[in-house]
Amino acid sequence: MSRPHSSGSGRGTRSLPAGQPAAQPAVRDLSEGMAARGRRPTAQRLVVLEALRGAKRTVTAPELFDQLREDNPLIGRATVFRTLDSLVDAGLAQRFERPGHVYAYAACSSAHHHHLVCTVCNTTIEIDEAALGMLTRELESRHGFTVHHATLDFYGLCERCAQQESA
Amino acid sequence: MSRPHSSGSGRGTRSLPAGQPAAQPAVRDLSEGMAARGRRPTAQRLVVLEALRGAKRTVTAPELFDQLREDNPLIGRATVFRTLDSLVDAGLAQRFERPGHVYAYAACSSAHHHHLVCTVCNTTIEIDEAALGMLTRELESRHGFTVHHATLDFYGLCERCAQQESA
DNA sequence: TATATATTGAGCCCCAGTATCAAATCAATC
DNA sequence: GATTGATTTGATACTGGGGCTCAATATATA
Ligand SMILES: [Zn+2]
Ligand SMILES: [Zn+2]
Ligand SMILES: [Zn+2]
Ligand SMILES: [Zn+2]
Repeated sequence: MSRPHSSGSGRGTRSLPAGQPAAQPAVRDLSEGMAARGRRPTAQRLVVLEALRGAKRTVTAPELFDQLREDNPLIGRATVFRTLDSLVDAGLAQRFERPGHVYAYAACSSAHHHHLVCTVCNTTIEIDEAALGMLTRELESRHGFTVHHATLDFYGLCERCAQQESA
Repeated sequence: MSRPHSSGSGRGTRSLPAGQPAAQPAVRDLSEGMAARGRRPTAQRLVVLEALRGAKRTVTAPELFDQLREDNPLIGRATVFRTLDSLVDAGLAQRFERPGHVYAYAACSSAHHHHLVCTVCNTTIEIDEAALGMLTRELESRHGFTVHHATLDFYGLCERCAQQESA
């Protein structure tokens, strides 16, 4: 919530505030995640990742932007939006949908992932979901969570597009 | 694709083009779906549903609007957007996300539904997904589909919010 | 330290999605 | 079939999430 302000100065990327208790290896996770994509672990990206992890809930990009500005007035709007996508891409965060066409992000260690949806022609194939019943019930008792509804969708290539791909 | 234009006239709701081969009981499904929600099965809603079913793939709202205009220049932009949400609400369609923050719809007979996400406080709890491996493999062989990635998220109430709810 | 590459952020723009509200339709009742 | 009240439609205007541009700046590598 209230990290000592670093002596902000100039523009562009600044050195990290330097002095976090390093509760979780966010720095390491970021370095590895970015390296795997040929990206750089910048101070801004770290700030965003830590904010996400601290939130422990889904946060919208605008929400996060406003929150980060408080301690870091220099951070750019575009940077926050771009970073969120980068984190998702690196498997360090995930995107969710809230009712009313609102989208939010949450930190997540491992990527998670109903329908078959072709990413090339967008063809959809409905799938059988019988297998989920048991899983749902177990989750409810294990986490004390009340499941109202869930989404399960598979993304990939339909048979036809897979062939064209290899041609 | 090319249905005979009904003699368009005036504004507002018109009577249906009247003359479809009625391949699938789209009319009936719509009636039932809307009735269950206290809504009316209008001509526009039927056109949208049939277009969705005919597409057999996910379609964005703007895409669908442009497509529908061709045969029905009178249909309103807002109507298409609203109708899509209505169909999802009635369980006759579902919403999907495409890469790049693009959202699309597809007709679907039964609602489908990884993470636990509280719809009140948005708290998230990561869940174990080991059970999905088998399901994924079976789907791939059954449909000739190549799964690249999938999303599975549960929505509902966390323990705390469930208590407050009942208070 | 010098050089190449990647990232940042301020400003501007686009468009998906929504609010508004009068005209039009439907359902129900007389 | 005319009347009336609840819904829906659609033309229009608006909003804001999110992307683009590009000069300034930081990181990586030699
Ligand atoms: Zn559902
Ligand atoms: Zn395909
Ligand atoms: Zn994935
Ligand atoms: Zn909760």
